[in-house]
Amino acid sequence: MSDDRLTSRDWVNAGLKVLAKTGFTALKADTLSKGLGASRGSFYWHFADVGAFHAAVLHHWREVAYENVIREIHGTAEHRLEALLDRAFRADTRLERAVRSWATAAPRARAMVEAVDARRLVYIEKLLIEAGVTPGIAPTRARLLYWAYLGFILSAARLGQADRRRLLDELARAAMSTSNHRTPA
Amino acid sequence: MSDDRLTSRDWVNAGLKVLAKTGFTALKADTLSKGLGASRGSFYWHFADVGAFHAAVLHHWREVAYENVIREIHGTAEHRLEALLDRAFRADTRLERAVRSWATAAPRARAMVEAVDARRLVYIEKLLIEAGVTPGIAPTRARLLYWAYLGFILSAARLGQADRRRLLDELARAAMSTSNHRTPA
DNA sequence: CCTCCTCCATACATATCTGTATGGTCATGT
DNA sequence: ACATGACCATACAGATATGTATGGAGGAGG
Repeated sequence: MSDDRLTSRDWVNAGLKVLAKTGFTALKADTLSKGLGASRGSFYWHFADVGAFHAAVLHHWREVAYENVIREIHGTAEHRLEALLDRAFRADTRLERAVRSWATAAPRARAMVEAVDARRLVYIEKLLIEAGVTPGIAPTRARLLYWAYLGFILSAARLGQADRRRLLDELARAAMSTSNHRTPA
Repeated sequence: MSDDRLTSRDWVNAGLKVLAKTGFTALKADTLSKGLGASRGSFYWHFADVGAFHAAVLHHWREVAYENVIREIHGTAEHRLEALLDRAFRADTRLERAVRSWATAAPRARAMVEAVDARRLVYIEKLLIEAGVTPGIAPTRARLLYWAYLGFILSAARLGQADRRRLLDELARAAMSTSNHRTPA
């Protein structure tokens, strides 16, 4: 079989894999070619230059990143929030971390990250409101929840089952609590 | 005056500046030399190789990063916590973001970041306990607080004064609240 | 069969970065 | 005065990356 032909999709997939494993500095035509057992001639046939390739990788990431933490969840709003947290704080964090690392240096990557962040924030905010959080405070809570998620992503914490439970319970409580002030012991 | 001589400290300082502005990919002997108006001969006199230079930059970062969010704060524990938040969420985030971006790709940088994180977490945890948080729950709260800080760093949010107030109030409440369960409207 | 079009390998020119080698400058101690 | 050592520029060799040019393999259609 002549399965040695590559599609541009193959290159993008390989790019995402390398991105998650080694970071954006490895997204080079030279390196990727060797990794795929092909030559740079193939790369430059599918993409005008490395910039175009980077754009394709980021574009594909944007398409999948949103539903990686969102995806369709059913049930009551409160249950959906818990399911959202449960999934978001268990997913593989390497690709997210790599893209965000990339975003600190490359404007193109930063734009994609910001687009994904905006979409996710809107969804979380909606979910919070449906779960009974006062609309006035929902944006703040959503942002805090999302910050916690980003911190989790960034610190690459390998949580034990018990730690994870405690964290998520605390997070859910903080997100859903009605306004009560601090009461020191 | 013959102020055209450079110390290794000068190189490290320039490295930190470039790191914050352009990211770790710009930490090269070649680039830095041009930036300093010197030649690579000077660089290679002060450092054995770029690896040694990177280690020096990270070392210096570790020395200053801790107290960038901690530093000596006085007053009641509760007031110190608020002051901590106030400072941490106002500081310039570029260097922190750049180092953490670096850490996703370079083991040396990751080690430094983890060392700084550990020290900060211990401090936050201690502060929470002194402020009346149950010792059993303090590690979880500290981690959540720190995650939120990392999320803030990462998202490079430019907050308005009002937004910032709301966020910090919510954060402080979440960190200090006694255990009360979610009460939907 | 022959031709076109797709996909790819190879070779070349160019750029950037690294590390070393070698020599030059300049202050300082004696 | 001069010798030493700290500090730096320049030149070289090598590695690695980019992008282009050119030609070859191989299937689809007339």
